[in-house]
Amino acid sequence: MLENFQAYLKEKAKLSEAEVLSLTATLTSRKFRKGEFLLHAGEICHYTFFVEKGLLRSFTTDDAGKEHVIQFGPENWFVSDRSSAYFHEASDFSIEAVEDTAVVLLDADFMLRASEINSAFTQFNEMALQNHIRHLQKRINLLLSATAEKRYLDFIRLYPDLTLRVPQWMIASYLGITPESLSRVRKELAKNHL
Amino acid sequence: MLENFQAYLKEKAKLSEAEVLSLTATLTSRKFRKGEFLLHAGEICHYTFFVEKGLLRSFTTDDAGKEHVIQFGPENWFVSDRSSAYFHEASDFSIEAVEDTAVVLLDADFMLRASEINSAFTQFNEMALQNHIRHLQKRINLLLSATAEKRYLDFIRLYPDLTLRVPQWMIASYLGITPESLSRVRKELAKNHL
DNA sequence: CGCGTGATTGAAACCCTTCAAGTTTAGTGG
DNA sequence: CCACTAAACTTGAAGGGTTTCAATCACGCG
Repeated sequence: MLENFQAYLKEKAKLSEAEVLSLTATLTSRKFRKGEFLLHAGEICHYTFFVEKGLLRSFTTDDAGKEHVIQFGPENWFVSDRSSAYFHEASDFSIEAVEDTAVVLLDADFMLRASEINSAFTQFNEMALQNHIRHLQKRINLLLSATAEKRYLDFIRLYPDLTLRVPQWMIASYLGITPESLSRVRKELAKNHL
Repeated sequence: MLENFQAYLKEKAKLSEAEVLSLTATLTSRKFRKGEFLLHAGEICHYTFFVEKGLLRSFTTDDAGKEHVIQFGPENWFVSDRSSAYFHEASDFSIEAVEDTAVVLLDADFMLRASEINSAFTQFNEMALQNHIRHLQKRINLLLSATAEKRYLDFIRLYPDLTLRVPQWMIASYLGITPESLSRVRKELAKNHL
């Protein structure tokens, strides 16, 4: 249940076979059924979840009880509330399995050991953070400037596979619109060409 | 013209007086007049700007020519297009001086030297990235869930000083609404209590 | 098969934008 | 220091996009 993660470490973090094996020897993996929660808002997030198989989503719940999807995490993605894990604060997010999902649990200790074993891992970690920032920045820009239709088109361009695996109301929630609006946007798009 | 930055390094990155002096010996600082650009969208961002005095803003310009403020940078803040600087890509942002501003120019070499001199700086840098992520995440959440009024109240709570130094239309741009809308929001707030 | 969840559709309401005009403020040169 | 101008802010009316609420349809799963 670690195959993807081990392959990921070798390829992206440039670790050797031996380094990967020693690092991941003590890691635990877990399975969650569709609909199960990996983290509830208000708890402290102790882990970063690496998705071996399946699909996660993280989301917030506002005062009115409405959910807002922050991130989808398909295979080979990390899902976590970074702020909660790093600063040991109560999490704003909840994390839920959208499909039956197998994850690898990475704790703070893992990050430490990884950095000690190979300094390339520190570089890798910084790059991951920089990438995350770039991604969030792009999303803010979209939310500030684009209509619902543009945001949707951007979504299906970026995550074509997710468009099929994720219920439409979750995509609407990610885009910051209602399911009804997304339905109408799709109707318009279908009418006009594709 | 480095006083604030040197004090910042000592306090936040936990560097010694000697480390600070040797690190900052070769740094250059520059002054920009109100309205001057430090970076134009499309260029590669070679520097992180530390604001010694004054006020910067970074913003994008959309297809319709509309500006969207990404960040304000008052004294003791860093302003940069992190993605452009880190990945050597063309910047999506422009950076402009909102007031007459004095900045310290930090390049990639500075970061390297800082990490070599004191490993605490690497920790500091990671914390800065994590903080940035937390901040962006909060903003996305606001954009997804809050009305214009809530977003404005959040802004004046977070940046009470900026509310006075920044023209209203820039705040509107930061909030993702038109200047007219912000004017009406303020009118409503004034009518109802404060 | 039936129930529940997700998707669609319609009508009304709402929030925000757009456009246009008017007012205030701030900066500049005489 | 005043006069002039440009920029910023306000206000109104009309319009657009999205939400809300409600009803209906489609479908998968127990």
